[in-house]
Amino acid sequence: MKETLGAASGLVRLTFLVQNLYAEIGRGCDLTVAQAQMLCALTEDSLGMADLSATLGLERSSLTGLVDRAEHRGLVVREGDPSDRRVVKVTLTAAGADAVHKFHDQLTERLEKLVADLPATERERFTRTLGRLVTGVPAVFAD
Amino acid sequence: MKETLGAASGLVRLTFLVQNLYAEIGRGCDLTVAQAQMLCALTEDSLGMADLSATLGLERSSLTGLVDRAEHRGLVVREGDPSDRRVVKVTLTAAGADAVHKFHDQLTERLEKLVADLPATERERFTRTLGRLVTGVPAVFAD
DNA sequence: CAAATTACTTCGTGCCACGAACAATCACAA
DNA sequence: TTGTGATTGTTCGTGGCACGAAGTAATTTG
Repeated sequence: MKETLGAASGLVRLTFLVQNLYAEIGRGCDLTVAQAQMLCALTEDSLGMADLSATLGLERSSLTGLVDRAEHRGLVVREGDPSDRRVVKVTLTAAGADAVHKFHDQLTERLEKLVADLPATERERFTRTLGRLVTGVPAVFAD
Repeated sequence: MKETLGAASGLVRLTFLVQNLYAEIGRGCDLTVAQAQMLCALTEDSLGMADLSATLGLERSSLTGLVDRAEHRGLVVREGDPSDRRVVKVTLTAAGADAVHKFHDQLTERLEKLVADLPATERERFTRTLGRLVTGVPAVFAD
């Protein structure tokens, strides 16, 4: 019968799968999901709290605690911005960069492995479509 | 330029996108993400706590509270299983079935809309590959 | 029948996210 | 220059989520 799953169902299940992988690898790196997400968003550049909260889709008040805990663990530091003394820039520490690098590598490997079984053409098509679907999604994870 | 995103990055961003949609629609139905997930898992059949925790990938101790709160909101009821008096079966109430139905429909609509812009062939291929990737993922969302 | 197993709960801990209310700073107009 | 209004970040209170360790009850196994 080879019942074909609908697109919605497939998307939700894929999300479920990736989310669990994300959490599992995070645990291995001693990072919560929220922390890993935040660190990933900071790999490119330091960001102010407002930009960071917009990127992550969180309220600013939620972010304060998240950064507090990450700072307390030495993953991140807060720095004042001389050009605008209201803003607090959040920057990865060496330890934070290290942790997120490890996390990123492991997650990438597992995800590549997930699609590795697909025939080359199918995989390429899939990846291309994927890219098309996520245009506009903030850079919560870079290559 | 048309920089092509890697598969891993695409998967993470797609997950991020779907997760946010999930949360947004959940909020509209007055459901948290965890609650919506649980109710979806129960649409097919009642499940015992152990089965449910396995399906959702949660510790049983986590599930107790989740069911507590859902039961308190009248979305779900606990029933004893006469054939094994240890097990507690969790079943949707009418209100719970209603809520999850609404949630499911809205989410499905939004997700279908997400892929609706793709050319027919590409969409079909994508959906098929999706189905291939999620074989073995528990039925956290059905068609 | 005793021991091991299974199903579920309780308890304590920590994390996460929200909204409302607040202080500091900045931008701009009168 | 001095308001006035917007923006930035924080605090506080509330509720929800998830875990592991420890405990109880029922079932299975030897």
